[in-house]
Amino acid sequence: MPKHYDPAKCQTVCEMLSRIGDKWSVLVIMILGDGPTRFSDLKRAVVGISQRMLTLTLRALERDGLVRRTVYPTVPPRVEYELTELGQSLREPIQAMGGWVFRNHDQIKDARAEFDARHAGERADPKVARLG
Amino acid sequence: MPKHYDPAKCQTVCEMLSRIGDKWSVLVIMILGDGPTRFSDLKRAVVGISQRMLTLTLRALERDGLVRRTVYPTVPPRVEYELTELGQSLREPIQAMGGWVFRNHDQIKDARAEFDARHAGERADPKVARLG
DNA sequence: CTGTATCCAGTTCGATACTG
DNA sequence: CAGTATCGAACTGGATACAG
Repeated sequence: MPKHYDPAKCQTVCEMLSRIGDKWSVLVIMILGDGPTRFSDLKRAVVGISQRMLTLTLRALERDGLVRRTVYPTVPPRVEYELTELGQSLREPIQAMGGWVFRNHDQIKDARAEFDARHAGERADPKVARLG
Repeated sequence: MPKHYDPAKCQTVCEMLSRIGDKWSVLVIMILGDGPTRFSDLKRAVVGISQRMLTLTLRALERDGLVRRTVYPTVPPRVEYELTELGQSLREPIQAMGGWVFRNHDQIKDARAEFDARHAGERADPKVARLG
């Protein structure tokens, strides 16, 4: 039986998917695809993100070599973030995944609805159900 | 300034990346790419997974319409899992991402090493550091 | 402006025991 | 064989306060 996958490689892909599959990384990468952006502009663009999470997200991307951080020693301080070439190249597979998601989003939603319908009721919360 | 991204769409992609970016989904999908597989065979193939996590992973994939679950009413019970067409089609963008990861894995590792080296020491644990 | 530090709630996941 | 139930540790992310 031929194997079309390599477990170790899949684990590596999993790790990367988890890394950029966190709550904000993809959005930040796509925003930075438009060009260098200041911290405060990113904060405004990524609606709903906390200062802490933006910092953590950018640090993680920087650590992976996807984002370059440039500090201009002015006062007040000015820090710009931009995609490295590596970061730019990551946009391709991200958009491949994005294309798939949008081509199939309806089908996924339908599948979920049907699954939930089929399993409704048979797993009611025991703390609430069967009161009478 | 032209925007090359749509925040709402990025969020949707994020969600899907998180979904399949969990600890086991990609590996399970790739294994199922070889054909229908029984629960116990999956358990053996996915080295290190717990019974609980295999069940949860398969349920989530089934709910998204990526995996079909077939129960043969024999004794002892026999349950087979296989990719749906939707699940098969997901292998493409996954492999696109996988290709990117392997083309750039060395570069990522180097970036991390360099980042960690540059930031080493300057964040030593205050509870331990500077004892003398 | 650009962060860091602290605290806390919610989620994820592994270990283990039990069931039809 | 193919699950489900329960528990606890570790991780994630938000709110808030503080700092260079």
